[in-house]
This record gives sequence, structure tokens and C-alpha cells, in this order.
Amino acid sequence: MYSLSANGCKVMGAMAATTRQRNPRGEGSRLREEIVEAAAELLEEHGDPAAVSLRAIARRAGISAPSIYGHFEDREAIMAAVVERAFAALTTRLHAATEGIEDPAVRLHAGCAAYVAFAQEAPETYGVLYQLLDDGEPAAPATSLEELAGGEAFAILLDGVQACVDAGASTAPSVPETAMALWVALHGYASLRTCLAAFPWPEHERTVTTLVDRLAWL
Amino acid sequence: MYSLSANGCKVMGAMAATTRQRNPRGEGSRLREEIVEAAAELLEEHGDPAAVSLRAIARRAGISAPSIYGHFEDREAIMAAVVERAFAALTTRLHAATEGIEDPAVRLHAGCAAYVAFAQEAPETYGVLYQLLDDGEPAAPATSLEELAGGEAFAILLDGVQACVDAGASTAPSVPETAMALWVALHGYASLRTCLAAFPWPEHERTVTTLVDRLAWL
DNA sequence: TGTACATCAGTGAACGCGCGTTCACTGATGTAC
DNA sequence: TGTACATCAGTGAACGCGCGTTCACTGATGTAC
Repeated sequence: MYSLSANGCKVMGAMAATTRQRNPRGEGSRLREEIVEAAAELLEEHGDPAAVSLRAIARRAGISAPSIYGHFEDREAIMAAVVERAFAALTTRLHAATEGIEDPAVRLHAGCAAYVAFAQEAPETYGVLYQLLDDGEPAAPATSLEELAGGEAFAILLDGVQACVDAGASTAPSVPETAMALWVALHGYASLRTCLAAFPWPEHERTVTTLVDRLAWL
Repeated sequence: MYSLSANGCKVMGAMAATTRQRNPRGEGSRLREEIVEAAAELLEEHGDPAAVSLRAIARRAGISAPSIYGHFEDREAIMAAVVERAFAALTTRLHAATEGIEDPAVRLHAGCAAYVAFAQEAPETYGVLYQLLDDGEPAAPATSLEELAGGEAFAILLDGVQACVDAGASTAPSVPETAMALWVALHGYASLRTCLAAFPWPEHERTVTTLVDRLAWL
């Protein structure tokens, strides 16, 4: 049964490098996820979103470039999927960091620290979150918070501040404005810290604590 | 003296569209500035730094693409010049907004408001400031503040906070850390405000005031 | 159970495009005699 | 003052490249008879 026949499965090692195992019938969506995964990896490796080309994604995923069109309309759609994935990861992270903590002030601290940590660990992924929003059209300004991309993450922050106020730990005069100020400051810190490595930054924990304590009126 | 001779100066209108007036001998640097200007304009018009290609810059400046190489090493060098220009503009703006104000707290407010206003009016120019730093190599972390790109702008902020502390208007425990927190928050606000237009932002003035008052311990 | 066929995941070649960069050049301007 | 020449700001054509996207296709897989 020695064979070099067309299906090529006889030489697994070599095959893996050259040909991909085709997904079974119903599971075309598996490749879809592999594409998004490949795009996310590329983004994190090269610092530049421009380096995440459709062809580079295909190369990374081990498929031909046109194969992508079976799963995505165009390159932009892939990036949108990457952003969606990143927001989901952020939200999960924030939930994980805060759940089970009773003291609202401690919980708020933990959530904010996790937000910054997320940005530190995957700076490009973090960066792409807001970058794509930048590209989108102006959108109706009246949109509710929940419908905003990242709205769920912001809602966690909002709840955190509200809990502090309710418990008397915070004297913040306005919960939404406080959450906004906090969010803005954390974003600024996360962005600058990663891109301005030469700056003599104080200790990480210390900075987050300062921002949270002062801006959340703790 | 009717003439269509080679120097073309007889038909100014038509000429301006097709041929550019060559700079006189010693003033090659004039084109250099036109190139930077063209790049800056392109950057601000298209939101995307990737759209500012060397060829696009040349087109905008009304010259052929190779002409640029007489003035810049490569595309990256042009972008570096754009960043330098942007930092100079920011610094000028901050000085203009704060000079002549006696009350240190009022001056700090004015400076911070000007910083945010600069970012609002030229969001792409503002964005490119930190973006380029991102691309650069890690650099020695021990670099002094003054040598950092944007160090002069930060120094203004530092002085502003120091003046507040000296005058007893601020109870900030650490001047550098306070300036850092303020800078980070202003940057975050400036970035997010421009890219997340759909968010229900509070009044502009109000937000800046909140950030400054809380973070500078006024 | 065996065979013909429809489905569909993925391919390979090709397209036109704009890019950064190079090269040999052109022709107006200033200078030396 | 007049002329030959060196300088140098800027040009036009060409290069190779990677890109996004299209098209007709291949061939393994599941299904109908």
C-alpha cells in the first residue's frame, strides 16, 4: 500500500507544513476562528495594524488568501472580528478580577488594575479596541452606553463606582461622570505607559491607586 | 514681449497647476518645509497615517516623488519631521495659553484646557505625537525628562503643578507624580473624546476641571 | 452494499494598483574668466 | 560686458514588491438511489 496518491495523508509531517487538513462539512466556522486567531496573533507580534494584511493572515493560518473570502466579506470584516474578540476578552478579564470581592472600594481597585494589566499584557490588542472605533463613521451621538462597543466593560466600571457610593466609600458627586473620568485616566495611563517606555514611571500599583482614589473620591 | 518661453512665468495661473517654481539656489530648505507641511495636511485630512505615503506627499506638494529624496532620507524621516513640528506647535500653544496668568491654579487650568483643545482641533496631529514614539526602539529608560520627545510640554505641566504647591493652592504629596497623573488623564480624555464621538460626554470644560481639580489636589 | 452525483471547503493563477526607491537626465541659475 | 561652464533643484521612467480581490478550478465528503 505504498502510495503517493493525491490525498497525501501518507506523509503527515511533510503534509502539515504544506497542506492543511480540510475541515469536515458542517464545521467551516472552525476556519473562521482560525482566521481571527491568526489576525490577532499577527497584530500582537508586529506592533502595526497595517502589517496585518489579508495575505499575511492567510499565510499565518496556513491557507490561501482567497480562502478567507468564504468566511469574511473583506479585510475590514476580519479586523472587526478581532476587535469584537478583544472586547470580549477584556470584559471576561474584568469580571474575573472583580467577582467575589465584597468590599466595593477594593473591588473597584481590582477592576481598574485588571484593566490596566490587560492593556499592558496585550498592548496591540488593547490599542486596536479604540482604533477601530476611530475609523467608523460619526454614529448617532445619542446612542445608549450599552450599545457602544466596550459598553459592557464600561458598565462594570459604572457599577463599581455606584457600589462605592452606595456603601458610603465614595463621595463622588456624579456616578457617570466619575466613571467617565476614571475610564479616561486609566486609558491614558495604559496607552502612554506602553508607548513611552523611556518615561520614568512610578511603580505600577501606585499610579493606579492614585488615579482611582482621587478620581473616584475614595 | 509676448512669450511662451521655457521659464513659463508669463502664464502664472496655468503654471501653478502644472509646474512648480523652482526654488533659488540657497533656498532648497523651502521645499523641505513644503514637504513637511504637505505631510501634515494629508495626515489631518485622512485620519490614517498610512494614507500619508511618500507619493501622496509629493503629489500634495506639487513635486515629483523622487524630489523628496533631496531633502529627506526616506518616508520615515518625513514623519519624524511632522512629529517634531507637532510637538513644537503644542509647546507654543501651551506657552501662549498660560503666559501672563498670575494665579497658579488658574494657569494650570488654562494650560490643561489648551492641551485638550489642541488635541481636539487637530486630532490626527495630536495622535501622531505618541504614535511615533511607539515605533521607536525601547530606548534607555533612564533618560531625563527633558530629552524625551514632548519633554518641554511636560515640563510646563510640571512647573504648573509646582507653582500650585508653592502657592499653597495644591496639597499634592508629590509634584512629579501629580504632573504625571494629570498628563495621563488629559491624554486619555483627549484621545477618547475624539475617537468615541458617540459617547455621551459631559460638557468639555466641566470634564477638564474635574480632572485637574481632583488630580492636582486643588 | 455499491455507485453516481451534488456539495462545498479550499486552491492557484492572474488582475491592476499604489507603494518606496533607483537611476540617468534636464535645464535654470550663479560663477569664473 | 559676454560667454563658457559647474552646480544643483527637480524630473520621468522604470524596478520589484506586497497588497486586495476575482475567477475558474479541484477534489474530498456526504447523500440519493
